[in-house]
Amino acid sequence: MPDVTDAILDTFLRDGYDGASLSALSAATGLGRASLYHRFPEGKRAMALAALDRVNERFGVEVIAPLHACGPPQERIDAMLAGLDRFYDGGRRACLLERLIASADRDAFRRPLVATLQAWTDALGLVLGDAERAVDAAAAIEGALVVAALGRPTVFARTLARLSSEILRR
Amino acid sequence: MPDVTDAILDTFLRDGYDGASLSALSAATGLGRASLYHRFPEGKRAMALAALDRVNERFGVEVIAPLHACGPPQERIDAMLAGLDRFYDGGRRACLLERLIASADRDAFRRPLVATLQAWTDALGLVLGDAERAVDAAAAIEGALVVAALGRPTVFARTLARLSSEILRR
DNA sequence: GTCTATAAGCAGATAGAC
DNA sequence: GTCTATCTGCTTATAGAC
Repeated sequence: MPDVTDAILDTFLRDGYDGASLSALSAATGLGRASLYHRFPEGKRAMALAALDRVNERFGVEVIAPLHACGPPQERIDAMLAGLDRFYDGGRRACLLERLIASADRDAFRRPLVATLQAWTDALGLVLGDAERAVDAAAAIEGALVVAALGRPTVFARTLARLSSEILRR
Repeated sequence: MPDVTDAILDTFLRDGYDGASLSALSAATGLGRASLYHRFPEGKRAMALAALDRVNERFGVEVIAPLHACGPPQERIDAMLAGLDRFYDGGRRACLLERLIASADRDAFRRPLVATLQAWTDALGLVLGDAERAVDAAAAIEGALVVAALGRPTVFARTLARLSSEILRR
């Protein structure tokens, strides 16, 4: 039995925020709609924020923590890239940030989404000694996910490989 | 009075496919919901496909045509990048491909979306002599749009500049 | 804590007057 | 070709039994 928040997250990733109905969330979690409201009295928006919390936890462990580890920069970068490959399942898994920032309710999510992105780019910028290059790397990953979904799955692995060989080069 | 299809396109860009209600499309176009169905008897999906046709026209003129022009590769690339800057309004405008591929109805849109991406990467790949690099460049643009929407507007101009200086380098 | 039942409203879509 | 009015079904959300 998969965790309720994970099932909610998967549903938002698949259908988007506006496209994910309470019925779909209910089916994915195995809980009745009313039970979902028992767990998330603030409704659908709170479910999305809980999914984002879950993303933050996992992303922190898989992607950000390796950046704070010991070892030379190239090693930490490669550990981050390996974490990204796992986190996004080789480019087959969508990004919740994209799904929520593209929703009609984006204003309700903007602050936490910006904070999530910033946590990543701050940690990466520290390793690179360059904040802009960290933002650019995040953009490269996000774009690879979009284009992978548009029928070009190999772009994701290629992007990881290119970041590994070029992100520390001046 | 802006064109009806342009108003529909803007609404899908702002709210996403699932987030754009017929009421919102009606308000944006100034037409009643029934009038929208007179123009698009196949309903909301047909409105999105008409918006995509409009994107294809404009993108063809602004971005793809410069790639087929005469002149050295660097000149053609820079003309394409200038077209992208106009087309996406310096990164402030969203991409319809992202909005439609992220919808719960993505399967209905997949073919035309893949075709739109391919038209671009084919033309760019011809100039570069490398299909994969063309796909990677498209990913860079898409990612810059996502991250720009996440509160980092300068990433778009930086991405255009980087593509200009590096896309032809081996 | 999950359920059935239901509320109130909006969704996409249609009929038919003008 | 646009309108008012309407249909059906699904939406988010709630009440209250168990």
